[in-house]
Amino acid sequence: MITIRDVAAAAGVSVGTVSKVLNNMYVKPNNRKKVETAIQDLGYQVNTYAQGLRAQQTYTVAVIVPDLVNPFFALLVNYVEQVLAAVGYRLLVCNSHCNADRELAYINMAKQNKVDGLISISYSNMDEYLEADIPFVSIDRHFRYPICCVSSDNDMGGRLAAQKFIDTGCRNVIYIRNGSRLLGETLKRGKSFMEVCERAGVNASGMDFGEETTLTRQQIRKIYDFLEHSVRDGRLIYDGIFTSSDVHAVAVERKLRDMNIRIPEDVQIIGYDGLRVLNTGDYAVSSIAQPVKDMAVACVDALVKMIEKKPVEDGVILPVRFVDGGTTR
Amino acid sequence: MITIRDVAAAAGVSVGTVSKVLNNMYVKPNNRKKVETAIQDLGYQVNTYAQGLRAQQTYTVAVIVPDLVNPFFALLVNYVEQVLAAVGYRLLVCNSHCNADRELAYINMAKQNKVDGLISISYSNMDEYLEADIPFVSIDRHFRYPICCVSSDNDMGGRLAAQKFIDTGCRNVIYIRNGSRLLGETLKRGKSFMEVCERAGVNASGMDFGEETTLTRQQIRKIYDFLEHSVRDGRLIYDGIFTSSDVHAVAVERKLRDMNIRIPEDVQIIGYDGLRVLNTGDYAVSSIAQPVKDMAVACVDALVKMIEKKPVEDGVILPVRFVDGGTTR
DNA sequence: CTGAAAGCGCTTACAG
DNA sequence: CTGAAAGCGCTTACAG
Repeated sequence: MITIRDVAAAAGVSVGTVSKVLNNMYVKPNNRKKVETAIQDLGYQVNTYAQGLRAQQTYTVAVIVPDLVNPFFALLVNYVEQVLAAVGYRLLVCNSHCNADRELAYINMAKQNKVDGLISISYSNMDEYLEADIPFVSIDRHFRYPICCVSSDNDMGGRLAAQKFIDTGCRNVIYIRNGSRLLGETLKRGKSFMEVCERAGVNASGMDFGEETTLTRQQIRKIYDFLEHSVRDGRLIYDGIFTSSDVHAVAVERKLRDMNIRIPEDVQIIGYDGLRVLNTGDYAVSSIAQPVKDMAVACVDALVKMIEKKPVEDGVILPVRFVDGGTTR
Repeated sequence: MITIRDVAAAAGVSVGTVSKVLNNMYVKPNNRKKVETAIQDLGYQVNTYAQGLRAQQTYTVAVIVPDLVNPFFALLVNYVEQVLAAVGYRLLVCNSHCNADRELAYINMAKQNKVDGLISISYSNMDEYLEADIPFVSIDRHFRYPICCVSSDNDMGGRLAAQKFIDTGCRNVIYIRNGSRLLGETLKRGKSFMEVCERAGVNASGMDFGEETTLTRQQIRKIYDFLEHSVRDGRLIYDGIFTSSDVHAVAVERKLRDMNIRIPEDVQIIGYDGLRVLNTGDYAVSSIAQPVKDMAVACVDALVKMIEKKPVEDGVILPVRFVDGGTTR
């Protein structure tokens, strides 16, 4: 491996001078030139970990997501990496599988300066482990500390879904969700949905399938059971189903098709996220599309500011839009 | 930050002794106990980057993929991370966007011991930058150096697709692909497909939509155009379409539906990858399913062996299977 | 403007 | 068995 010492020797200057060239500090033009050629000739590149050990900075950021199986998380990580790379940071990915220990391990890495900051979609209770001074951006969730929280406009999302059902004449709708109740922001999806429906005289109920965050096979089975038991006189009692994610919506759609219920004629479905089939095809279902790229930009933007000790607003809410995926009229 | 020095002071021993406890070397039981309590009390954790600087190892591995938008890559990274975490490695994700410079940056990181090894799905010509001694596992691609290459059984995949078309009475089939021709392994998909078809007396042709690796909007348009021009007397001239990925197959399916061609009655479609809608629903199309989790395990297994200077076989080929996604009879 | 030296948090021969 | 010291590749006061 070629070190700064090799470059210094080749250029006939001290390591300090090489370091100054590396860090764009003033060096006599003549020396700078010699150093630059030496760097070229030797193919030298700084060891950023040694740099980090010294500067207590690693130019590495970690993103904590439950997994990359859910395309929403995969897309988010995709864009986060893209934006981070553009500003010179690397990305460590931690799939927490909603395991608090794994999340803690990364928080500890941050405390020890092994990563400069964290972006997290977390569902576990880690309030007490966070410290006010570690750069941390949360998605969809608020913490005790005034930590920057980036989210889509969940309130607006709920309203848009409600309005769609109202406009198309639904009379009895339901909101289906599951997942942690810790995520302050996402709870607004259902809340505003119900409020708007009720205000318009549409009967709206909610169904919570528990705290588990990923939609396991068992969870899906519960939803199936629920749908099977929601039939009266051969018809589904609901004519509009809004779900907390597209994955839920796809499961609902599949079950209803199996039950020979026509979509969108008999019942309409709206998911949340705005995912496309294989991320390139049509929208999987009608949905509230989150601006995932803008969310990634907002996260990175806030995090880098925090790393650089600049002031950061403590909440960013980005607009959503309704997208037609064929499961609405 | 709590360092090894703090622990040593608290335990009343030298830093060397603490280090030995950390590395499971022999320490007098009494001292070991004191160190362990000090570690507990202070909440100390080693700084792995300092460790790495010293040991020239970082316990960090990088995976280079074009992006995480294609669910196949996202799933692969998902499992790679999972398996790596289980053996104590972190994962740096590099979305190359098929940009050779980005790939090189990570190869250089490996050369400088900033990552211990690389797993790569690469489409650029980086043979010359690789060195025989950096731990490197390639997916679907062979290099000049005898680098470990993990792939699904592309040959078998092509045969399975061909056989399905043969068994269901197809008379005129086509293989549609695009992407780099550098990827030795994936070319076998089309090759064995054509061979098996021809041997069975089924007319088989191939259509290559160029070197670009991601299926851009323009690429999709070209495929659309091609399909539009493949109609004679109101019917598609092909009755079986095999594509190099599921993303291609989904595009083909959408276009054909728009053209009012019945699938699978008039034409059958088989993709490659075996992806499900939102990774949880039904198979997006009939397909040749890659054992993505096993591939991740094989990659990590080989890479860790290389890092530990153990011998590694230079090729791993994992079996595929046909999955029915409704686009075949 | 530049060089010599200290130190970031570790590990590992080397004494003792 | 353990401690003191050197050194991994850098940066940054501090002299000069």
